[in-house]
Amino acid sequence: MLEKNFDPQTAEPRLYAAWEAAGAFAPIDDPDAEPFAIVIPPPNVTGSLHIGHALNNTLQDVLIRFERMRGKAALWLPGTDHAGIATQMVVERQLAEAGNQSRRDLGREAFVEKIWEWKAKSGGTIVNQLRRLGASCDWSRERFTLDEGLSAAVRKVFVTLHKQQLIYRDKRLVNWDPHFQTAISDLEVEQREVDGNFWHFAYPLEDGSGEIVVATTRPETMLGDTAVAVHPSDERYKGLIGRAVRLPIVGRPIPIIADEYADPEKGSGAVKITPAHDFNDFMVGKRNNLPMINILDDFGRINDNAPAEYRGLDRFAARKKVVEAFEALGLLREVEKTRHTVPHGDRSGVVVEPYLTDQWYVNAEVLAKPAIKAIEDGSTVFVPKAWEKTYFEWMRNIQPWCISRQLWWGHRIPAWFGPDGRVFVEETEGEAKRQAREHYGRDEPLRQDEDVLDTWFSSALWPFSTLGWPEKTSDLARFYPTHTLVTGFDIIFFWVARMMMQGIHFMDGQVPFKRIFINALVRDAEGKKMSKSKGNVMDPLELVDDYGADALRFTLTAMSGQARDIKLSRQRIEGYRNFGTKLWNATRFSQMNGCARAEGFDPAAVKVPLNRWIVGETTRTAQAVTAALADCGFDRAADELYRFIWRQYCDWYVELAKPLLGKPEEPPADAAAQAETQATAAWALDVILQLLHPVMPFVTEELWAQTADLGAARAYQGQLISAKWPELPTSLIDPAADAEIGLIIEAISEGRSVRAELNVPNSAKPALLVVEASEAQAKVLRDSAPLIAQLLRVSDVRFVQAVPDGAIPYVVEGATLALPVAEFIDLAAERARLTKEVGALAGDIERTAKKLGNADFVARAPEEVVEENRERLAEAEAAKAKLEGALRRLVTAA
RNA sequence: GGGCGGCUAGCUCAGCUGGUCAGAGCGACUGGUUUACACCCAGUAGGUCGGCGGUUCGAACCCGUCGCCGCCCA
Repeated sequence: MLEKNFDPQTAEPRLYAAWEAAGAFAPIDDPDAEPFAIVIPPPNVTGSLHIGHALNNTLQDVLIRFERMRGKAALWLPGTDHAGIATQMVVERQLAEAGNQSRRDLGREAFVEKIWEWKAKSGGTIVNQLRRLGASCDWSRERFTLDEGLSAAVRKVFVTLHKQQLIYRDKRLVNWDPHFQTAISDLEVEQREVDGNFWHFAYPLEDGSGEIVVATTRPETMLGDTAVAVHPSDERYKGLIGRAVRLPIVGRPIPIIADEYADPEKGSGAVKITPAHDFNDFMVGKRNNLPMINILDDFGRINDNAPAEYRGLDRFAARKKVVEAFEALGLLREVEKTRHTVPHGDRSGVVVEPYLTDQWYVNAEVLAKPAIKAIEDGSTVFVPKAWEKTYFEWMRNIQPWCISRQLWWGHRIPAWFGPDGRVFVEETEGEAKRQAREHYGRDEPLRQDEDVLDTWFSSALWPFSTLGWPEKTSDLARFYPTHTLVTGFDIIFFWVARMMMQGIHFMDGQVPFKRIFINALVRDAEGKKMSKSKGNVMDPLELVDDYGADALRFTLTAMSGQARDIKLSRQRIEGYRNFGTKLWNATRFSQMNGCARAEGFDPAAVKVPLNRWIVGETTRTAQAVTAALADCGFDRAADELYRFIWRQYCDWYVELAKPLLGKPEEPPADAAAQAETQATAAWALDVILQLLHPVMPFVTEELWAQTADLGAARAYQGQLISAKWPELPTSLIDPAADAEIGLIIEAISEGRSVRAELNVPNSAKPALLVVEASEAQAKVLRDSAPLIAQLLRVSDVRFVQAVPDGAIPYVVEGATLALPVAEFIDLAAERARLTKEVGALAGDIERTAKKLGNADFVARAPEEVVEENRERLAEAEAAKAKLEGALRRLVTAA
């Protein structure tokens, strides 16, 4: 006998270990099996599982378990990402907390060594948390973006793209993060709106004949100004073009140039130009051959290109000092309050500076073209489709991708410089040396580029590098292209787009995945983004502790349909925990009632209408769940399962089956019906366990095991995780049985409603009177009398000619039934009930009659719609007439 | 400034290609020792489907427009 409740705390680890021990997570060997692969979005190796991971990985697990049961060679390939900045940051912070040393004190080699130590110590955290969730990843294939194989893939890709001139080195402005002292890509820059000032500065003309006013939000940049620009057609400045101003503080003469970038409408119409510290000014500088004077160092301090008293000052201190100087010089014309957007580093949170450096770039424009086409022609599809717009928008306006980072943690760039600055890009140092020897005619000392690659550079290769590329492995041949990618919309640009580009480029035009499912973002119950600083973070592990992994999984699955946000509340999770318990108890009930699999049971051969009905409903559900999961309709699948298992199987099937099952200690009224019901219940339960398994793997696996010995052996005797997915033919659905059980359910429901509304005591057991019914209905009601008696709490079912005085009539599917409960009821309550019913019917009749009275409707609407309305009208009118009769009698009686 | 998404019962949300589409869960309220389950059972609650126009025989669902809310990109 089953315990009273399922205990996730003890059962889940045990069940997970059993799956692993059985090797259930590896794809089956069968060479004929259709491959179905998912690569995990690799979480940061130093991270821990947050609720977004829980959602994302639950959906992946649902999919992989579903496809595995459908007989595919299902591979869910797990792994982690070295996450350059994030990880380096964590370890640096640790060092600082532990004592004293900065990474620079420690030196590159020792620092990287420390990170590896940290990874060894805590890198397994998130992976173990995925296990707690029930993730059925093939851990034997686990990868890490910095492991040997993936590093080889990274080098090969870099070298190949370089030889194809799709990777190049360039000196241009980058987004510089002074906190981490590294370049970052456009995507890693966050635009934040902040309060600031527009400082209006007067620059005196060199010849002392006047001044020109420019405005800036970053005064310190004036130290690097190399021109003032005005619009060529701006009449005010026509005469000044070609002349010069003397840059205050610095004393350098700079030209007044004409450039269309200057907007006559804005401010004075003149703008200061700092080509080395502003993206727009950089363009102006290029166009006009202006000198580019860099005034900052890597830390964002003023460098030696500025006057002595500014050197070494932080940029913000310098800003203040510059403004003070202008004021002192009498050249500060105005200070205007303003709100403007300022770029910040997404990791550091500090203001990012445009900074002139040498960096490596990927020519993304070229790689993007086929990646755009792959979505256009449907080689890869987005689900939901709307996301392709976001993808196109970005891809069609893609900019060069800056891939070098001045960090130590990551893939070191395979480029070596000779003494004259010539670069040799090769996969190994040896090869670079050979190339150098050939070039120089002798051995020259080479110096490897200090920089590492953007983390996303290696993540972009994930779908093929994890399968063994550049080796020609059997996994690569079998599982590439992968089938579905499940990820969040926040990394469509960072990751999805780049995988598309690299996958297609390096895998002979083959897309990395056929389908991209974009999951929602999880928020707290108020709809706020969860963050540590807000204190509204829900820890998935804590939720697993409190409710079990199944409950959390079901909740996330059921809520996954939301367009963009999931507002998660504990209440919801609790509800689905209860759902698991409900299933547990339904199984317990069948155990108590001898429900066991029958040898050679054939659902098509079942005779009792109730059993035929549940076979049909089970079939419908199986089909609906299959269709939903095949289509990434996770929420629909969950809703379908919930409704069927609780609302149909438990509420109706089990209840209606009770009379057929009889009491365990008594001999059955109908032994054949009892046996059939026991067998059918067991069959349906087995199907339920299979259908629910992808979403709630633990409780279903446990029940599967606990019911393994009940009755005949299953065709498949292994674990549920490896069992076959139910495929039930539509022929199992019997409309006649549906109609019969439908009538019984309605008769009981409506009858209950009457009793409740009239406050008929529970203990009262009147007869149920059938006043008027078709022959078929009468037969059903007669045959099901014991069922109805039990569930409606009536003494029996009797057939009469008319509604007796004091009996309460109600209409179900055209049949008139009545409950003789005169002695219990309150006449006023009954009048109210009947009046309400009649009113509702009258409203329906009015609407329908109006529609049918519309000649255009009758003429233009499809025949079946018109017919449907006619029937509805007739039914409603008949029902109304019956109830009105009852109401009249009631009035006269009173 | 450009783009996207949302606005449906107190709350969280379903409602695909216009014709029982006005729904579910939770909450609230009422009543329950019914062959498993109180993590349960039965029942009740009436929201002009954000506003205004339009298309249509017919619109929550299509079009236009306005209003909030959120996100992405400049």
